Amino acid sequence: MSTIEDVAKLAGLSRTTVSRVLNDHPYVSVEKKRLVQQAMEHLGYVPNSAARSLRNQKTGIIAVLIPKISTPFFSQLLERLEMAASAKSYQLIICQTQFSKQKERNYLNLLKTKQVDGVIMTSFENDWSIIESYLNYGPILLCNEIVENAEIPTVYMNQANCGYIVAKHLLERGHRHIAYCSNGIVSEGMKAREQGFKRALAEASCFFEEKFYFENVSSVEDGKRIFRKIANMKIIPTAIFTGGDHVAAGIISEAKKQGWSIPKELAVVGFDDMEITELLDPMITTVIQPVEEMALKSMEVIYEKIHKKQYRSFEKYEFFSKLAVRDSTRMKRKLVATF
Amino acid sequence: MSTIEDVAKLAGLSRTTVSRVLNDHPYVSVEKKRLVQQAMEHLGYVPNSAARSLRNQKTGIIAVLIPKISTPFFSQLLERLEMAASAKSYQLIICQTQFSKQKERNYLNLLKTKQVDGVIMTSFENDWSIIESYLNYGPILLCNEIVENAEIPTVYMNQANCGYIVAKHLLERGHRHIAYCSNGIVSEGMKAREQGFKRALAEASCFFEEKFYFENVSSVEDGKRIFRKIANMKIIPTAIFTGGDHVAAGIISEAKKQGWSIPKELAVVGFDDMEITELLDPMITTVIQPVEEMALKSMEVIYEKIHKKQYRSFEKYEFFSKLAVRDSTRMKRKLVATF
DNA sequence: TTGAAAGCGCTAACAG
DNA sequence: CTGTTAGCGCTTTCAA
Repeated sequence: MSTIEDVAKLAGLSRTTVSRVLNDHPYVSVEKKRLVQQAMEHLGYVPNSAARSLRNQKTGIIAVLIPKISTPFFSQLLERLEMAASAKSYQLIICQTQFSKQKERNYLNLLKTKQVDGVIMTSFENDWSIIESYLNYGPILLCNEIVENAEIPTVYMNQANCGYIVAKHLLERGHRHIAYCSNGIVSEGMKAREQGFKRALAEASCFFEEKFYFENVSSVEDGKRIFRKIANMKIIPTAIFTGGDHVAAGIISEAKKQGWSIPKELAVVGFDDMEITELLDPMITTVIQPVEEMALKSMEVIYEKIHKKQYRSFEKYEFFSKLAVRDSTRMKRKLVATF
Repeated sequence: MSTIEDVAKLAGLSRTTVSRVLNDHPYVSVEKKRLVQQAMEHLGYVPNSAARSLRNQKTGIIAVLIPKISTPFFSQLLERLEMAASAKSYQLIICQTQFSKQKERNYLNLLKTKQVDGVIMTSFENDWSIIESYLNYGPILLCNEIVENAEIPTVYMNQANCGYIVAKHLLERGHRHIAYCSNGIVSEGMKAREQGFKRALAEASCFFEEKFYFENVSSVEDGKRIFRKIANMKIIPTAIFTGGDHVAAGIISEAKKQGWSIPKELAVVGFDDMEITELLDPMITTVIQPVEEMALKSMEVIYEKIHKKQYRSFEKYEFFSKLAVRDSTRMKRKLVATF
């Protein structure tokens, strides 16, 4: 393995000059530059990144903390983050917290040991007060969630708007009895989603019925369970916002089994735009998260923070979801709207 | 940011002693050890990893090259690799090749620049001769594929066995007219799969009909297309091995639309055990790949190579798939077997 | 059992 | 425009 010294010797120059060529510094004569480049090529020289990191106090690496990689949403986000990082010549170290406070803290230590220049978190397992203490060692950015008092740049999707447009969509299709599923996670975002949803109803003078509120619903099984509940109600909702494609799939699957017609008898809205939404029959109307935009913005902002060395800030970058309208809310027969 | 020097000063000892404590060396008196530890704690000292890497010529980082992260199989593999790495206190740098030769080479350069101790590849975009040249800089392991003449440790699934058990399963259920889909990828593995499949048929004295061989089939759309083709054949196969859950989903979806009954009129086998297999009706019989085992073995082997500094070898680690038998091949009515 | 000193490979004042 | 020199923070001889 050849070093900068070897190159210098072969080129008959000093290490400094070689370094200057390496870093595209001005003040190197064209002639010496060529000399250096020839020597580098001849030796197959490649700069050692550990030495550079040590000297520059920069690694060119960012850590991404994710609860579980194989979750479709996270794998999409990770994919986009990698692309964004790559475009900026950064490497990504991938850290799976598996929802563990301990693991999250361990990974945040990468900041302390200077193994990474910055950290992108996609959720908080520990309290803000814990996270905060790592801010002394480098920038942290929160992508995909929003935490009230967290004094770090945050990239997130406006959940209130999301709830709002879903409700609006269903209202426009004449639905007045709309059910809502919460996934049991208590977070700013989840609260906002619910509020946005209810606001749309209120604006349409549509009263939200508490009996149509389902809690702790997140899996296919939950969806099936919820459907059975619904099927047994005296007053049955005509539409449901499930908060998750899995739940939607479960509801539809159970509904079909019991001979219901979707969306005629029950319109269903999912969340996440997972693959299954286009595979099931009917295809599921779902919320598309702005994954790519959030990834790009996250990289842009963390990059800036790394270079500005000013890590605390309440800046928020907001993105909006889109609704992919598919068959599960597309009326084949006109619904009798209640005015 | 405090350094080892600061700790030494505060403890009234030398850097050497502090380093010894840090690395659990023998020959440090209990008393000095305590002193050092106190000083470290007091200063919130954490060793700088760039300095360590430079000095030790080891980074504790492994690069994983993957074509596309969000592909369900790869995200699962990545998840397992991360867990295995974490267990060995290694970090993973994630590299998306996006099927590009150029990107693959760029990422392999991480080995040259000593940014990583080793590389795990999950596919080859470049020829072996290219890849080989990077072997001078560190170990490379191939996980998930097998490349004939590649002189590196390889962890893979036995595709021949996979094709064999699928065919066997269908034969046992009385099928004699079985269709086969190739995904268009020309690789050792794909060839082996096909051969294993045909071998099982041959052993059952069942002649494989070339008209039941479909090429370049990999998406949902392909599946739908294939089904339409099948529906128009004079002699119709009673079962099909799709080589992919997407394809299977497409076939089933189109078949149902045309009023066919699955598996009664056509048994379908997928591949990958993706989420959809359990969500569709009927649930899809599919091949489960030994992801976790392959990930663990990969980490174990690359770890060993890193430490043995002997990178070339033809060693192969073989794993076997399992068949998840679900509704799409479960006969409700006995099929008339042709003898 | 401890410490002094050299050096991993690179970059950036500073001086010329 | 170019080179000398002094480290970045750590580990490891070697000597005591």
